[in-house]
Amino acid sequence: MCKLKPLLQKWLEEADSTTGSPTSIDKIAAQGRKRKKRTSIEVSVKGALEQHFHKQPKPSAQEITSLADSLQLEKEVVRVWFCNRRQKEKRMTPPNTLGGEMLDGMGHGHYGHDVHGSPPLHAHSPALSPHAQHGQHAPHAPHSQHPQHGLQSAHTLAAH
DNA sequence: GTTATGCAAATACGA
DNA sequence: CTCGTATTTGCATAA
Repeated sequence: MCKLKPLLQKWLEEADSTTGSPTSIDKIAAQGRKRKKRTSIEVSVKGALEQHFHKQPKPSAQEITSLADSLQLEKEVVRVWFCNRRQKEKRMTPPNTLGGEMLDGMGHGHYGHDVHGSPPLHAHSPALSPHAQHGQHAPHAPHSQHPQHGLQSAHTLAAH
């Protein structure tokens, strides 16, 4: 409903790449250049970035360059990462009353009786692509987005 | 199999 | 031209 067009856009982007396909796509393809592939940042890198973020939510270009070099990432990527981190915070902090805390009391419960418990145990195999990105070049590692809490696969490229 | 939803990167725009 | 923010876009997962 909102962001749904995984396929529709796909052809638009890659359609003309392979073939001229002059009969269709022209307006959209003409204006927008190809986007970069989504760079997946490794979990460890994210952690490092996070730490720096706490120290300096707004590092200067020099710091970013330094950090980027240390982590072996592109300067742009690091810059963007910080930007997104700030946005995320903004989205979570302001709505104090509505987003942060709405659970308090609630201690009852017990849940069920299940004696075992290992419900949240997913046996995934993130080590490899869950579903190929659509068969085509693999610049980086697409991979698992984030199941919602920890657990992220891991990898990132080491190119360069 | 589809659609819907969320998060996160990349892009576009403005300062 | 660089930097910051807003918006779009991409992909992974849930329903």
